[in-house]
Amino acid sequence: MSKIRTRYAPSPTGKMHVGNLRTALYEYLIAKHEDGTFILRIEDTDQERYVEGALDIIYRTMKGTGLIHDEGPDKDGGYGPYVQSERQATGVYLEYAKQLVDKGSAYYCFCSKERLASLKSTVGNSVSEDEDEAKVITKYDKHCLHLSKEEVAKKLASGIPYVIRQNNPTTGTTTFHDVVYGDITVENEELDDMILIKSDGYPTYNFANVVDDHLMKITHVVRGNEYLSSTPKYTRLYQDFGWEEPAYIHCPLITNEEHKKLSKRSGHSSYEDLLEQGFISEAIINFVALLGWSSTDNKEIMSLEELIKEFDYKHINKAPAVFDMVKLRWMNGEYLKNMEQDRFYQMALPYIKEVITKDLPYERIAALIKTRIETFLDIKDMIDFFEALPDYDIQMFTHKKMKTDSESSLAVLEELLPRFEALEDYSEAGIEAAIMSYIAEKGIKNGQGLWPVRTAVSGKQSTPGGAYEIMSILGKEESLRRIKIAIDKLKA
RNA sequence: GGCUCGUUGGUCAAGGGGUCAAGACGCCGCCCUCUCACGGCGGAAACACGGGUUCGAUUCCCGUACGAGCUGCCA
Repeated sequence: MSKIRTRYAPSPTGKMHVGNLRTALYEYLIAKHEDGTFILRIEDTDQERYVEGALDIIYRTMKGTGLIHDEGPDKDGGYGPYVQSERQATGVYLEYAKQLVDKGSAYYCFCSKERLASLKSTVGNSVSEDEDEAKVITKYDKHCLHLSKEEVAKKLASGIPYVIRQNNPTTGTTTFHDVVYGDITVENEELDDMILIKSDGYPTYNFANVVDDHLMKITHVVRGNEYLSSTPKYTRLYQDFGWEEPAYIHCPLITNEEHKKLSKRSGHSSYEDLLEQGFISEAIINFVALLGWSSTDNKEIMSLEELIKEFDYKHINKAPAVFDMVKLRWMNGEYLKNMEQDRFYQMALPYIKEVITKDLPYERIAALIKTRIETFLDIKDMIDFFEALPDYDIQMFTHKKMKTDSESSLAVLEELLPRFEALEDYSEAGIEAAIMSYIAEKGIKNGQGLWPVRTAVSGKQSTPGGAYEIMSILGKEESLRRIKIAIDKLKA
C-alpha cells in the first residue's frame, strides 16, 4: 500500500477561515494517523485576489496550531515547486491543457466576455415574483468547439485572447465516490465546459488542482462540501488524462448560528480573530476537529497527538455543523484550567496589566482567575476592582443567605477594623486567623463575618477569591482604607 | 429556476431494523462554599412529515417540506 500523501492548498487571500483550518487539520490528521506526508501548496493563481501578507498568516497559523507540513514552498520534498504561480511559470499547466486539446477533451475558446454574458439568458422572468430569483442559464454553448484547426491557429497567431475549456460530454452520466457522501452521479448534460486555462495564461483552481494533485501524488483530497458540485468535472479530467483519482473526503459545511456559511464579519470566521478574542490555539484546534467528527469513545478534550491517534476520516459527519461559540468558550476554559500555572501566568499577564497599573502581586491574581475565566478577555471585568474600588451601593451588604444586613455588617467591620490595624502578619493565613478567631468569639456564621469584609474590600457582588485573598493582595493600607470607606458609607 | 447535498434535544454528536434513543455544551435544581467560579449529584429537552418494505422502523426505499451549497476567466 502506498504511503498517504495529503495536501493543504490555501489561497493567499486573507485570514485563515475556520473552515479552511479544519480542512488543514483533517489533511494533517489523515496523513499523520498513517505516518504519511502532509504537504503545503499555495494556490495563488488568482493574482487579483492576492492579499499582501496572507502568506505570512498561513505560515503563522500552521506554526501556531502545530500543523507542521513535511513538504512545501520552504521544504522541498522533490515535488516542487509548491507555489502554483511558480509552477505556472514552468508551463506545466498549459502543457497538460494542450494534451487534452489534442485528445479532443478540451478546446480553445475565443469568446468575448460580452458574448458570454449574453448567454446568461433569463427565462420566465415575469412570473418569478419570488424575490429577484430569475431563472438563469449559465452553461457555455460550446460555440468555439466547432472551430476548425486552421481557424484556431489563425486566431491564435493573430493574438486574440483565448481560454482553454474542458470539453464535457452531453450525454451519459459521471459518477465519483466520496468517502463521506458515497457515490454521487450527475448527468453529463449538466456539466459546464469549465475554463482550464484563463486568458492571462494562469490555470483556474479547478484545473491546477487536478494537475498538481496528480503530479504531487496526493492520495486523499479533503475539502469543504461546497466542492461537491464541481467534483464530477474533476472526475472527467482524471478520466480524460487516464489518471487515478484520489480518495475524496468532502467535509460538511461549518455554519454560523443562522445556519449560513460563515462570513467574514461573524467574529468566528478566522483563526486570528479567535486568538484576538482570547482563545488559545489548542482549544481552537480541538473544537474545530469536533465540527463534523467525533471520536469513537466520545472523548472531547484531545490534544493534537491524541487527535492523530484517534482520527478516522471514515467517521466524518454529513450534516452541516453550527459553530457554537458558547461551547468553544467552555472548551477554552477547560484548557485554561488545566494549563500549568506558570504558562497561564505568562499568557494572562498582558491582560492583567491592561487593567492593573498598581504594583500588585500579579501572579497571585492570575492564580485566582485561572479557574474562573473562559477566555482571556474575561479577565478585565473580573479583576478591575483591584485597581480601584468601584462605587457600590450599601444594599450589597444585605444578603439573605449570609444572614447579613447593613447594621450587622457595620458592627462586624467596626469591630474587625482595629484588629486588622493591629495585625502584624498581613498574609492570607494571618488575615484568615484574625477573622476566624473573631467569628469564633462572636459565635456567628462564617458568612456573617466574611461577607461584609469581602464586600467592603471589593465593592463587588462576586469576586475571584474570598476576603483573605483579596485583602492580602491589596495590602494592608489599601484594604483598611476600603474598610473605612465601607464604615462611612454604612453610617451615612 | 436547475443541479447536488443534508435533516437525531437550542447547539455539537453516538447509534443504525427490536435501545428506557448515549455523551458533551448550554439551561434548571441540589450539594460544597464568605461571593463568583471550580468540583460533585440530579433534571427538563430529540429521531422533520407522509407513504411504502417488514412481525417490527429513528435506522432501508420513495415522495413532501424545510435548510444549505453550487450554478465566476474565485477558490
